[in-house]
This record gives sequence, structure tokens and C-alpha cells, in this order.
Amino acid sequence: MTEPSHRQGYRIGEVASAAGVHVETVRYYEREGLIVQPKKPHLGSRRYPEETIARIRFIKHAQKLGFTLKEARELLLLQTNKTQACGAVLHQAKIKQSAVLAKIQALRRLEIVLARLIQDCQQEYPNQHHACPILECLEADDANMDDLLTDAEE
Amino acid sequence: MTEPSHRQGYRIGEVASAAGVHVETVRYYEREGLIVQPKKPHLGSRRYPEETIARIRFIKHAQKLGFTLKEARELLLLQTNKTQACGAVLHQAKIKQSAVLAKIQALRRLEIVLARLIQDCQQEYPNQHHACPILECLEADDANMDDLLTDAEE
DNA sequence: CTTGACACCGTACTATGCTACGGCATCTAT
DNA sequence: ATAGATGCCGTAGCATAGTACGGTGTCAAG
Repeated sequence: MTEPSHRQGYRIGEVASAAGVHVETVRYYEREGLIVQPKKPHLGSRRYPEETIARIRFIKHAQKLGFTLKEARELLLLQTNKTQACGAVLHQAKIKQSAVLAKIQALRRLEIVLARLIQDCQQEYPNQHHACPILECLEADDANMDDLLTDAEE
Repeated sequence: MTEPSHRQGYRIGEVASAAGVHVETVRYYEREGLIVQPKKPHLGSRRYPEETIARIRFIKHAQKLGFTLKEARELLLLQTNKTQACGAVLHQAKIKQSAVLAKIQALRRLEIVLARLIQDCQQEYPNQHHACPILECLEADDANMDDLLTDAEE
């Protein structure tokens, strides 16, 4: 790791490896407006701020939580616009909060069923199995939840 | 809706609309081994059990929670093999439980940040903002968590 | 001063998860 | 009995999210 380069910012290859993605992915995210492409200096290559690495890492995590790139962009926008556009931020934040809570609820129900299943499998006497309703456990008890989880005209 | 059809099972179109997907999606899931295609009777069309509808609904929910079709298939397999192959089921169930718990942790941290952001936006005096570290909140405090969220050779 | 590592840029290809389309068979209501 | 809906089956196309590739440029070390 050559420390001096980081004082002026990271080069694209450094950003990519620090975030655990390919260089092409960084460029793809630039094209998709998820990160900003720094201006090209007259001499040398583009330098990215540390924040770019954090943004890419955030995006990868968000995807694993069932968010699309579009939704990740919306979440990142909350960060970017925090200071201005308070009304819009409030609206988006509330929508995303509902979605997050709905996901948590569903995952908790799934976790309970999995925990029971694990218990059953470790049971000495295989007869004492309780019902492990995997199929049903993700069904929304709130009929609304279905929409909250869905990426729509939010 | 002609009630009697349900006594012998659902036709593919009925399955699709009950599960909120297209007929083609049902067939796609059959090809991918997520649901079983019932044998074609000598007269009339294939009849699907109610369970098929539940399986498709489960799959759609699982996707919204960041699981791939492959992972959904693995979760469904736990249901199917509950009675046999206890060792394998136990192994898979534990893996999936870890993944679910990791997702819940990350979503909780995101929710906290969103809640704070919402509070800030509703604040009378815009100076009293606290830090809302959206970018950082999904970072795993456990270095292991990253892998748990990832669909790998589980 | 040239060889190799990146950077830059554009285009093309890939995997996943559907979605549409065409053609024929069947079945159902009038 | 016949029209229109539905089923069946195969192939093709599409959106999302990358991934690969080829060519050129630039810089830095040997």
C-alpha cells in the first residue's frame, strides 16, 4: 500500500479492490449515477475520495438485503440531500423505513421457524417434532406488507 | 370461478393468479425445480395442489428479502426434506439462520439511522441535527457477516 | 527507451429471472 | 358445432446488474 497516493485520493483500481468489486463495476455505478466520476485532472488519472469506497460497499450490502440498485440510489440520496430538500427526504425516508421494518418482521418469522427446525433436528426422539411452517411464515399478517416490500412508485 | 375445480386441484392459470404471477413464471419455476409439475392426466389439464401456490408466494417473498432463486430453493428443500435427511437439513438450516440473523442486524441498523433522519427532518430548529451515518450503518461490525449475507458454497 | 501496469473508453457478451409470442390441442359456454 | 378462452410447449426477447475485451494512452522502473 503506497500511502502517498491516498492523500490525493484513490485511483479507480484502488477504489475497486478496497470495495471488493471490479473496476468495470465502479464505472458501471458511475454511469448509473450511484457514485460521481471525479473530474479528470490535466495530468495523471482521476482521484476518488474515500466516500466512494463507502458508497460502493453500502450498495453491495443493500443489494444483499433485497434492495435494487434503484433503491440503493434512493437511500444514498438521503445521505446526499440530508441538508437540503428536507420534505422530499422525509417522504423517502419514511417509505424506506416502512420497507425496512417489513423486511425485519418477515425475517424474524423466518428465523423463528429455522430455529425450531434446528431444534427438531437435534432432538433425541424424532417424534417430538413441532410444525415448522416455512411456507407460511413469510406471508404478511398485514396485507399491506406485500406492497411495502415491493419496489414500486414510492 | 368454478368452485368444483378446486376439489381436484388448481389449473395452472388459477395457480398463477392466486400467487400473483404469470403462467409463464409458474412454468419457469417448474423448469428450475422450485415447484413440481403434476403429471398430466389422460383427460383434461394438469392439476396443482394448494401447496404450489404457497411455494410460489414464499419464493416471491424470499426474493424481496434478498434471497436468490437458488437460496429460495434451498429454503424450500428444508420444508420438503424435514422428515428425512436430518443431518443435511440441520446443516442448511443453520447456514440460513446465520444469513437471516445477519440480514436482521443490518436492517436494524439501517432502520435506526432512518428513524433519526426522520426525526431530524421534523425538527423545528434545523441546527440540531445528529449524525445519520447511512453509508456506514450496513458495515458489518462482525467481519464474518459479509460472508453470511453472500450466496456462496453454503 | 522500452516494457509492463494501470487508466480510459467503447462495445459486446453474460447470468438471472422473468415475459412475450407462435402454434396447436382442448375444453367450455352458447 | 363452433368461437373464444385456456392449456401446452418451445423458442425468443427483455431488464437488471454486471463482466469481458480490445484498443489506445500514460507513466514509472529497469
